Amino acid sequence: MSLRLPAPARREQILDVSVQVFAHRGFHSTSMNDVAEAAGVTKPVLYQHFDSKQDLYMALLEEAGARLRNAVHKAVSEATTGKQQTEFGYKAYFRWVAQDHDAFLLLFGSRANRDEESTIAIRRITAEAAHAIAPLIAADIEGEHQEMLAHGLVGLAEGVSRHLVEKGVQFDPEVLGQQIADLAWAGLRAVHRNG
Amino acid sequence: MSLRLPAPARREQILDVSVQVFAHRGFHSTSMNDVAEAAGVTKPVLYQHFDSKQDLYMALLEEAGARLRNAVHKAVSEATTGKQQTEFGYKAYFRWVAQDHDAFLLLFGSRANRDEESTIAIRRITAEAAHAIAPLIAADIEGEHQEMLAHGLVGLAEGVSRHLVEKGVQFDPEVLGQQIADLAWAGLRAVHRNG
DNA sequence: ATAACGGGTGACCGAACAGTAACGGGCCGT
DNA sequence: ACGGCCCGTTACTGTTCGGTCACCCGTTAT
Repeated sequence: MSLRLPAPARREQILDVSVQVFAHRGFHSTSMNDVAEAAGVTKPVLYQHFDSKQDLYMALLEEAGARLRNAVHKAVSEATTGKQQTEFGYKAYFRWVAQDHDAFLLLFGSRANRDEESTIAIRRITAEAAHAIAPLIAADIEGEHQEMLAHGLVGLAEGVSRHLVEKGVQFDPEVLGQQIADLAWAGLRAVHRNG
Repeated sequence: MSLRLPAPARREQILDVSVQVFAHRGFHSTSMNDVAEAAGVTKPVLYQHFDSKQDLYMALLEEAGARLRNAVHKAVSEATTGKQQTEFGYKAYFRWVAQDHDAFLLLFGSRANRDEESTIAIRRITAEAAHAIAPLIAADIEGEHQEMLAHGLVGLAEGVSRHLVEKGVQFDPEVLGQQIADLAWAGLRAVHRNG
């Protein structure tokens, strides 16, 4: 049934549809039949494009993670001072969240169910984000400690975003990014002085 | 087999054991047989104490959430100034994390798999924590905005803790709490001035 | 016309696993 | 000594779901 599509287009469509389904219902609560139905096809079609449920899921995580990474990386690289890097970074992050709701929920939403493999993937994405932030933290704080604070700052953005997205609140990523960047920057300087 | 226990003791033991196994392997990756085996008992015994797997899991979440709530609430109520409340609150939070590793992972770890019901429970716990923090934020910021920043500050603690716990790093909750409280407090004042 | 190809389907398999029914055996009070 | 009580076990059922097999049909090329 349902409109024959050329293979690459079908593959794209499956990715689009399944990111929505997985984001809202979680990995384990979503069966391959659910995905297939949402895509308007039957199960075997999915297996023509992906080796397994896990494989499909990992492809989604990978794509979403890459988009996040690129957005933040590009934004940060356009800044000069540390303070500006913080601003640009957070703004890019919230811009990503705002325009890619489902990807955010998939990676960081409350429903994000995780087995061994996807846990590692998501930890890697978080760790990369933190690692990108770490240099912004005063150099006189030692490495492991820097890394720790960086994870905190990532969690800060995550907490805010999860609240807003799951509550369905609209927001301006520029304004929000500015505020959270201010918070982070001022906060870091305080830790620096006392640490 | 295996040493007959009076019902209440067995119930406690099951709770103790299952919080560990769920925390480390997640909800869906842990079968009731796994839990039973870890408790040195067989499956039907579990069902003498809990109606379902879901029921057992919810009991664990409830207990862990209550301990967290009480710890933070008590600590905050012993403080006088806002700044001190922030300090005491974060210190209590990290103290809880330090001495109740498994409970933290259960609620906030990467492996915390969640279906509809547990998602709601955990959101409620997070929201309560945020709600307790919200009043600390400058009163001239309006309500919804306060709530949002509060969720950010909760995420901050969560991000730091997850990093440390999952990496197996030891930490002093007093020192860490002081630092994160400094960060949060100084950060909030900055948002306040610019907001 | 017809063969070949590629996208799609219906029906099925096997394993994992939540939950249950029926039964066993030590320890108590009498 | 014995009957009931409580904690436990063995063995099973039913279902859900990931994954596959065999087949179908419209389109294009010869």
